[in-house]
Amino acid sequence: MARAGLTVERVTIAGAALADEVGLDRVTMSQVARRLGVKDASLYTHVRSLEDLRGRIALLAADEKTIRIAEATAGRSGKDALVAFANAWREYAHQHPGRYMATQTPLQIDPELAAQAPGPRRAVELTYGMLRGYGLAEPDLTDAVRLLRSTFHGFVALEAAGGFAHERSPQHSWVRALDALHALLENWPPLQEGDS
Amino acid sequence: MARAGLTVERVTIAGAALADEVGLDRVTMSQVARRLGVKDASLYTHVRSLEDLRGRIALLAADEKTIRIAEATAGRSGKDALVAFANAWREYAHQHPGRYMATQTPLQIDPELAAQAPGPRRAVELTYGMLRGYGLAEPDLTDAVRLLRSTFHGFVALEAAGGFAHERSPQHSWVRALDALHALLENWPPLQEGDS
DNA sequence: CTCGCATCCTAGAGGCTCTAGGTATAAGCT
DNA sequence: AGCTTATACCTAGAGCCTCTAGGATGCGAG
Repeated sequence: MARAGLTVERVTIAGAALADEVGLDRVTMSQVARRLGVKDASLYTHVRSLEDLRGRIALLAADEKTIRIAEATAGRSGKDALVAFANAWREYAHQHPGRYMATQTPLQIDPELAAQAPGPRRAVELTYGMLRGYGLAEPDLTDAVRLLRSTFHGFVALEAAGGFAHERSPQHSWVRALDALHALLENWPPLQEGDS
Repeated sequence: MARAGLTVERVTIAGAALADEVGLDRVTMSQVARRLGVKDASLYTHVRSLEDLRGRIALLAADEKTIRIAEATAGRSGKDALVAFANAWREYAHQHPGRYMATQTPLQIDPELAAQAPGPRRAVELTYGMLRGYGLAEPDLTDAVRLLRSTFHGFVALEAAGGFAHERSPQHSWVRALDALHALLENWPPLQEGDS
């Protein structure tokens, strides 16, 4: 029989596509194998386990998201950069819900594999670069980065979980949240007493 | 044989406990049944499916979290209330990681069941009550509520996923994030041009 | 005491993950 | 071209999972 020409990458991409279509927790070895026209046992040549596959999907998503953000923020600064960064993040989550959800799992991934992924380091650089214009210094810079990441992630996660079901459109709240974060970054509060 | 005296509530609580101990995606009908000293088929008298059980765990968690927040914020206002609210949220997520993760799933729950749960409405009231002191009016109030929820949820979700692995302690960033949100609420930006 | 019913059981179909071991194809060597 | 070797893919199967169907039994109501 003709070989299917599988690789780790093709298996991961098939899994990621399936995750976006039917939801991450419906991604099974059997389904991925079926989609690739192969028996499920064959996948274990390329991927250690289902958990390994999910980890690889998460890494793929992180890389893709970082690339989108890099493209969106290139040549921008200040509020322009903030808005482009945030919108690229949110749009990636909307377009690839299954992939995005994979990034939320406490990934039990092979540390060696994670280390060779370009995503994380690049993402950190991008975020710090975006904040350059606001004139923050460490440790405020780290705190601001974490606040932004929390808000972006939290917003799209709640959106995906149906947390904003009612009344006002999420889009309006999103735009206003970006206004608010921009204002906050321009006027970052000094250390309070009791902050330890 | 003696009856086990199961109820929907006991099954849900057993599932929730299991989720906290071994992780939400290791919660299976079989494991829950084993823990209750019962055959797995017996659970289907009380719970429609595994997905149904997960939805009930999510609802339980939402209610419990709301109660904790209510207790923590009672009699407080201003920044005190904000900090108490946020800390209660985060502590609940830390103490009950499995339950908390259940609340993140796009819950396909029986709408009738969801409607009778006191959590959501109560949670909304609490959040608006906490913001009363900041003098915001609609629609800014809704936007502010969503921003706060996004940030709180995003922070603990990233924390749980190992997103803050390095350098500075998450606790410091958390305290500073609350400082920042307080400052932001006291100085909520007016509508910008281009906000549509 | 007995009737009715909800609760718990056994049995089993079908899907899933993953391992062990076999077959055959593509690539490399002469 | 023929031969060899590595490996991509296969079959078979163990074991766990969800969920349904139908039977038995303990408990409350009369």
